[in-house]
Amino acid sequence: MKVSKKAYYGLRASIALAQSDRPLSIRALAESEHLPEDYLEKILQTLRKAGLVEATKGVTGGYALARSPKETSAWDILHVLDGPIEMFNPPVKGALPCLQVSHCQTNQVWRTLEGKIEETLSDISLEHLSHNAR
Amino acid sequence: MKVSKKAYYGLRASIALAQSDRPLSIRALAESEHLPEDYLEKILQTLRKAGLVEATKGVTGGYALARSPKETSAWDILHVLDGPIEMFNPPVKGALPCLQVSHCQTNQVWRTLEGKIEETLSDISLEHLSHNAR
DNA sequence: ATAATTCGGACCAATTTAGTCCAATATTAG
DNA sequence: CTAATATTGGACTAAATTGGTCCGAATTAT
Repeated sequence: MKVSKKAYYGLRASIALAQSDRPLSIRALAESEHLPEDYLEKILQTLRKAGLVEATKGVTGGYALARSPKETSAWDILHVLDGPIEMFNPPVKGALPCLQVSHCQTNQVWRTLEGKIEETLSDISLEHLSHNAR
Repeated sequence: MKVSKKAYYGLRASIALAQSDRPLSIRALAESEHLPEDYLEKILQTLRKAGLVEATKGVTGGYALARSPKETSAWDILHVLDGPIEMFNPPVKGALPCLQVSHCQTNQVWRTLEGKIEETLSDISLEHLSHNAR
């Protein structure tokens, strides 16, 4: 039960983006946040593919949030980078392979847990996080 | 953001223990739950060192819950096996090494998150989980 | 005694995470 | 047009964690 560095870096970068009105290049982000540049690159690409940030190429290019900071939550970021909690979620939803009784019981725990996590993190917007930072 | 198999196995074993009034041997547990025996052994030892289960050696020995199922929660088990969420928790509590602003902001997120997780899982007792199983 | 059990530690394999590197492509400033 | 600055995409490697095994020693009921 642990948050990866990827998610940690990604959230920090997102907070930085939320505080800027212009696109920021990977280099600029990596420098100001002291994050490994090449790795951050991969992270931002993941966020872009998920539609959370937008990239523009070229000399004045860089990354910017796709939606406003108010409309982007910590959950959006973390869930894309760290994925959901999935122990043995069946490939096809609906058909739970419930051979062991205790297995099903734990499934119930994971579902409850993930629901709460989503609820909690969805309530934390990037706007909130970047305001508090000032 | 993910629950390990260790925690998954440990929780299942704990549910099984909650349903038994006699100590269960590792072998018996592993068989009934279809879990890898040698690995389960390590898990139960961890739980024992944390004071959650008690072991008795010898031919009629085995493991039993240290407290009643009602007084043992999913949080107790999972938190011991999967540890807390610690990104960059300072070795010495209280003195947060807050060089980067966004770093501190994320710390706030982790704390909030872990608080909610603890709250949620503490509410789920082994008794609850083993009753539903019937 | 002996069979069944936990204990403790060393060890290994597999997976995941973290991180690097580079050639290709796009864009803009000058 | 050209040079500089960006992202894109993919292959690759290194480090860490997780998952799992093995075994000899200690303990205890029969």
